[in-house]
Amino acid sequence: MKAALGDKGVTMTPRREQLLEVLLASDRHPSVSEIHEGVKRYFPGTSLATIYNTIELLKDTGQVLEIEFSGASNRYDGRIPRSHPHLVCEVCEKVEDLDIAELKDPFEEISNSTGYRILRHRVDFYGVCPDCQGEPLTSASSEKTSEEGGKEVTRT
Amino acid sequence: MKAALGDKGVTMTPRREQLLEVLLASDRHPSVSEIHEGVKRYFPGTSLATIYNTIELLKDTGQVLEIEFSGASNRYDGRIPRSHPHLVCEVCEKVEDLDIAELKDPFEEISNSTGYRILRHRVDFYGVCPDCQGEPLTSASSEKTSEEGGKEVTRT
DNA sequence: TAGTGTTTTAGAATCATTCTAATTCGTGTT
DNA sequence: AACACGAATTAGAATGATTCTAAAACACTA
Repeated sequence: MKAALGDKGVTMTPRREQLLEVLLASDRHPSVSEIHEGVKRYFPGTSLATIYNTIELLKDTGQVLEIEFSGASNRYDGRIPRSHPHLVCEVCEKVEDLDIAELKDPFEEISNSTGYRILRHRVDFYGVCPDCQGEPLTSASSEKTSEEGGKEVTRT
Repeated sequence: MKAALGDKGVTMTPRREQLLEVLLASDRHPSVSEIHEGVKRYFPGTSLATIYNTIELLKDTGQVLEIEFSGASNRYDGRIPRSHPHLVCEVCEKVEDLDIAELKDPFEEISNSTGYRILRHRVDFYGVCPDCQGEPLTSASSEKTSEEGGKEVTRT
């Protein structure tokens, strides 16, 4: 994984290493501030901005999956960084991975197999519509996309 | 639809009526500010807070689906207010409904049938985990769930 | 017309995230 | 060891969507 970063020309620093540690050590899909706490245990002065910056890097290199929430903090999955289903508890805000096999016959039996009381689900596909296939990704969208091999997605 | 609101004891006012109008007239999955613009054409003094308040009401009565985006405005679907898949263009930010039938064999052929270049998708289930089934929904979550206190919840 | 809700409003408050500009760090070079 | 330069990091300000608050406007009934 560090190697993967090296390949992309991202230098590994102690803070970044610790961040990866925290990210991979947890199956809780931590938020930025949880990650921040984890890193601060070893590097007390670490700023939030560093966490955001590094997460951004990891997104750009496809090594973390961002799970977005509009009213709350986003959550991050470093273990399975590709799109996949999750179960989100609306009470304790736990985020769990859901084995994709269970998706076979849609949505009904999930509550049986997981014990969750399913309230709602979200199935969305993100891409580029036929009208826009010439256009570059917007900065707003590229933040979320972590796509684009060689393109300049960053900086001002 | 107005009737549905009446049933729930929600009084219909001219602004609210206009908001419904705007919401149902568009297949664009408008954002709050787009709705605001639409309502202001007829009621120029209308405040943003009114839009948010009314949307909240509609969510609570299950008459609008909130499509959440963490970095941008949420979008709203008043035509199909139950959870269903969408296609989101990362360039122009268009949000389209996706016929659920197309989901049959997962995710691959969607790009063929729609012409989208699919970059990522999101499939998430929200509910109450086994550990939390005694607990009431948190305010944070009930915002998103259209639920009051601890009462019954529609099942999908 | 007075009384009692609700609805609406403007503006402030909140909170996650992004930006900015300055400082520090890491590493290779003399 | 001192130097230099690009990258990493920092604190704090800025942004933007959303929520909150307290007051004013309104609708309806008695």
